[in-house]
Amino acid sequence: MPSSPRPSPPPPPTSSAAPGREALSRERVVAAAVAIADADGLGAVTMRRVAADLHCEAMSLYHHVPSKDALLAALADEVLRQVAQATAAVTASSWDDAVRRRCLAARDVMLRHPWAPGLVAAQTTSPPSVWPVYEQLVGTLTEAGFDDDLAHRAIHALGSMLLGFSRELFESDGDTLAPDPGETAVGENLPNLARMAASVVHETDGALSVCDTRAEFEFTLDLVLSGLDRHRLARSGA
Amino acid sequence: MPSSPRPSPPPPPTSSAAPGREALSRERVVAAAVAIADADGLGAVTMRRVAADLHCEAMSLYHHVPSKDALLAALADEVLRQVAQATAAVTASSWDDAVRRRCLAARDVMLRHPWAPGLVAAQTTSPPSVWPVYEQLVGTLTEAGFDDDLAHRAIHALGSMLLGFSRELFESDGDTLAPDPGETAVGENLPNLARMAASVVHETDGALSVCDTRAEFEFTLDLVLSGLDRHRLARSGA
DNA sequence: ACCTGAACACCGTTCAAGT
DNA sequence: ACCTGAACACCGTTCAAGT
Repeated sequence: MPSSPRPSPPPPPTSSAAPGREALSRERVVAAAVAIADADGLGAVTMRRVAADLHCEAMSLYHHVPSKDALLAALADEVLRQVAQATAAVTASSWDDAVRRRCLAARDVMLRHPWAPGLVAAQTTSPPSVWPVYEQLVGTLTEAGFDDDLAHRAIHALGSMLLGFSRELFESDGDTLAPDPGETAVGENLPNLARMAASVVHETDGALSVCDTRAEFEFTLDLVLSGLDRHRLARSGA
Repeated sequence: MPSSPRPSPPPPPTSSAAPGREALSRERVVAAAVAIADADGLGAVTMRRVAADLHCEAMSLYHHVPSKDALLAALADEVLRQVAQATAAVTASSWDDAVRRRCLAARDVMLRHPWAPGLVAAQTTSPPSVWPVYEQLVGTLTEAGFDDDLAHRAIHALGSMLLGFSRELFESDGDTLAPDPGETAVGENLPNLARMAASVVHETDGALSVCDTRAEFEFTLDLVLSGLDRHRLARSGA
């Protein structure tokens, strides 16, 4: 075996030449970028700055991340992973209490990363960590008696409450709510989401196409408006 | 007295030396930037690119816009001006129909400028063009019998539906819904908003501070959840 | 006053070269 | 294989100089 300056039999984390520096990895790069964004804002996340914080050169990062856009996408995914973890831990006796606590838990995560909602909204393709969040939500709604169509509308209506952005409400092209089937065995890992997506796609009664964002927008809008009207009536009656 | 917006007697647009080129102005700079963003995305909006489209040099822009950030803020304000114009034209017989049509009109504007919701959300200070939109909304709600507190909650709940973003829902520090009093004679131009802001600020029954974003978030959330529950019951009953 | 050329201090990224 | 120095093509912005 080649003579190494650190032939330590139980090599801790690094087997590289440099003794002081820990080996670079995608996780360390992402973690450093998150720390920078938290401390100095998303604008401070620069390839050169991330590299400096990791005590390496900017070009070294390209061995673990294909581009800066990919790094930003990884940041968005990392935050959604935290959201998924926070919401997965929530338990409640009723479906609405469960959803309510999960939205508040997601909000807590976003408040710790104020740059996250904007970054998540800017992603052109859905970060994979969002699917478990939706899967759990659809599962809860289905158990509570929601049919697939109503669960689908609920996901759209609750999207901005869960993720802090409402991008999908303002999109014109649909198919937002369907995870890539080839990605990771959707049918196995995301059974509720897969069933709902298939059910909604086959819906052709005219009210809903694949993802009619105009219809989803109006549904959420009517939810809010009718709720406000009930508050108005309750107050004027008292 | 109606002071005409164009008191200029005859001189066409340009009195400068260059004959072919029209004189630069803040309006032309902003318009060029909007056109670039519409055509090639917000990332294409570059001082050098805007200047090239106006057939001048990048540094000339700084005579009409103090910085690129200021230019982007002007872009956000321009889109909200279009929203204000679109919503101001809406008439309806009931308050909820009026609000509903205004939200849809705002959405139409945003769909024509897909970069706008994100840019508006990124603004750290509220673009002034948003105040007329809120003023009209509060006026409509007040006429319909909303008290100031409920109108205030309604504005928060409808914010993302009107503007395509939900930034305020995820903010931790309040006072979002109070226009700068010194800016433009709030009491005169924004009477409903001024009254509501004053009323809500004085509220101290514990339920609401100046702008308790956590409380606003929960209010909107409960609006959506209870609305979904009514849909669930209606469908299971049928 | 309004506009401009050159220059400065940054970016993301490529590439050939190191180990 | 992983890392790096130098270099390229861009940024936003300053400044002294033009008209």
